[in-house]
Amino acid sequence: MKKQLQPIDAESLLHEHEFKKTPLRIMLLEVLSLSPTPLPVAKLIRKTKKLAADPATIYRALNAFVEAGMVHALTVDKTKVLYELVQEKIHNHHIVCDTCSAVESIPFCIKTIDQQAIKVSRQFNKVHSHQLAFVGTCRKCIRALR
Amino acid sequence: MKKQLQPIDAESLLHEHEFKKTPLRIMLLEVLSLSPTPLPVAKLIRKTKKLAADPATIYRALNAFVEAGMVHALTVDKTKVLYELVQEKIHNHHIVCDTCSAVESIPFCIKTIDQQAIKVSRQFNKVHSHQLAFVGTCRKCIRALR
DNA sequence: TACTAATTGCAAATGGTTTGCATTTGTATA
DNA sequence: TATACAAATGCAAACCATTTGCAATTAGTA
Repeated sequence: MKKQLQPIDAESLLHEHEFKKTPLRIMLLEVLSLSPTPLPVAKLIRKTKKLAADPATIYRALNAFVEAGMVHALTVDKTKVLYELVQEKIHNHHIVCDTCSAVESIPFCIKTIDQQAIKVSRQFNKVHSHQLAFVGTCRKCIRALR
Repeated sequence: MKKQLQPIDAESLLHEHEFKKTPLRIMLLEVLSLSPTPLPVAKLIRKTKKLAADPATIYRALNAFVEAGMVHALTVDKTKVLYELVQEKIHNHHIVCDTCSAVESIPFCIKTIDQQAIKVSRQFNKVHSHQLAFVGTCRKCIRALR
């Protein structure tokens, strides 16, 4: 039930999507693939600081990845954008802590809800995907509140 | 099955939450209550232009409403924040057009999924709520694409 | 090895949102 | 109804994450 955290073959993935292979892009994809949670840009900058890449370059890489469908940009609250590698066969939903904003990925999916959505909507007759996020309080915060 | 669009009693709602009753706040709540879809700030500014309120004041009012739990701030994509009035008894989910970003509210809810989330998460033992958004293509865009 | 287009770094611009502060307004109280 | 005080507002400035322009560098291909 736990998400497998195998580092992906970043170079192949880049090649597959016709991206040039650069140290930053490789490291970004590897960091994303090894993270059990979606990551904000700030954390990606920290995790790639070895390369001292310009933030602009990191933003450009991430936007390109999202555009290519390799990475999913997820917004759990107003401001924070989180990035996560798109892994086929793992359709993630998320659970967000309402106290510390921690995000955890949940590798489970209710297949039938897409169909239900179609039934209740008049304006849409085709549903491609859905995003489901749960809001709760994580154990750490519950403990801290005691 | 269609969401009822009755204008709420904005003045009572403000009083209930110990907010002072000002023209802008009343109009904001009324506009929100009459909208079948969650609204971005830009649209709220347009819809209240009669009052010529400063954007800063509108942001302050919305943030206060969200903090008080009267309004729900919803982010469907990276940048756009949409505001919708919290109506008891109507737990909305949403469907978003991947072409024009139109958002429609869906007054339906699968009660059981909160429980399922708990079962698959080790870090969270309490789920307060969930947000579900569907992504599809609306009829208008499908027509336009032909 | 040389060529070409893509990628990067740097600095500046962008734009939505927030903040500080003086003024105005709403509301509770006398 | 008048008074008083905290709350709300307008304005301008600050903020800050993200984007953009451009020149220099780098990766892929022959």
